[in-house]
Amino acid sequence: MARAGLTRERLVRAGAELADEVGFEHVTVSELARRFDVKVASLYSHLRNSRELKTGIALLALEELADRAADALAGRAGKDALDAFANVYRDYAREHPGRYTAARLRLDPDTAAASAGGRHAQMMRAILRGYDLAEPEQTHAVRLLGSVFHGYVSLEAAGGFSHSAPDAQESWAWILDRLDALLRGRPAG
Amino acid sequence: MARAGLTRERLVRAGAELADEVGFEHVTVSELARRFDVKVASLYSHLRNSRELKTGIALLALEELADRAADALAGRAGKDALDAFANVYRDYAREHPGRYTAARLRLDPDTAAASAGGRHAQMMRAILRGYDLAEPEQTHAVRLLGSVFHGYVSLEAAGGFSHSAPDAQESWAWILDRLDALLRGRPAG
DNA sequence: GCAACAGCCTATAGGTATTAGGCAAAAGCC
DNA sequence: GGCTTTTGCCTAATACCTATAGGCTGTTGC
Repeated sequence: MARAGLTRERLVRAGAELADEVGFEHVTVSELARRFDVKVASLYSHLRNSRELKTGIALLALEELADRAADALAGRAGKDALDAFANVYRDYAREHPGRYTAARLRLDPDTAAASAGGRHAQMMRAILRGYDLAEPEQTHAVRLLGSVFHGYVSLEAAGGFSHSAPDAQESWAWILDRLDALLRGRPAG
Repeated sequence: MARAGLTRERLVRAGAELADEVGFEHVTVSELARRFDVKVASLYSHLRNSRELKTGIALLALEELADRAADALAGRAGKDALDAFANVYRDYAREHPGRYTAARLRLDPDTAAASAGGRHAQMMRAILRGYDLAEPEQTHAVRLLGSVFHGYVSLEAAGGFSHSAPDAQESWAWILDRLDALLRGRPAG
């Protein structure tokens, strides 16, 4: 019998694709086995359990998101950096809805500490260097940005802004302008 | 054999409690049957399927949330109204995490139209009457508020702000102050 | 060429969702 | 109060899904 060449790596990657296709909540070890044309039990040599698969997808998503963000941030500052970073989140969520959902999975503390989550926070703080905010304001601002980005993206994904004018893109631009003004401590144009 | 007195109403209500105890994603028809000391099949006379149970919990949560918000808003305006409304969301999510998650369930268009979702939007617009914003700014602002509230509450629920200073309450107050300033088009104090 | 290992398999057990069909309690009718 | 109808819960069965144990066989290393 030919071997399928399973790997934890390949399984997680395929799981991420599956998540984008059918939604993270419908990712299942059984479906994954089907895609590799292999019996379910075979996956358990590479994965402790289904939770590990989900965690793997979450970590992959966090990593990809951080990589994209780092890329987008290079050479930018101020409003430019804010826009670029925000768009990375929104675009990623739209291209990879399953992965994005996975990235919000609650990880246990150790796993979270070893994840790319820290890089995300660091990048937010880097953006805020363009606006002079001392502590504790800086932390408040990090939380505000995180809330707005995540909130907007997830409401948009849930279809909250479709079928109503003005379109989501316009509101997004308006929000980023106001956020920039807010952080600079000045009224918006 | 004594009858258990099952009702769609009672099942949904018990489902909501179950959600708060074990998390919305772990709400299951089987567990519900166990709680009523009844066989699983018995629930299917009252519920079309498990999706209907989840939808029911979502609608209940939206209703409760809207009721609380309406109550909190009565007799308030401006920043006062903004704070009251925001705190209703945050407090509800902390008291009833399962129900809150349920409220974010993606509903089909007809169900959504018949839900309390519309009241939520109406109340947001009522708050914004205290800040003079014409369309399309008003809609942008509704979306911003929705994003911030939902984003903050869900990041907080995911444990994103615990174990780090300053505490979540402080950031929340800061964010509401800035949001108020943003909507008034003035820099914050 | 052979021993050891690794990778996939069969078998099995238990959990969840859902449907079909049965029996008995409750409610309505005379 | 008995009789019929309805309704509520049950048993039985199917179909997935997760997970574990133990077996067979390519593959690798000596």
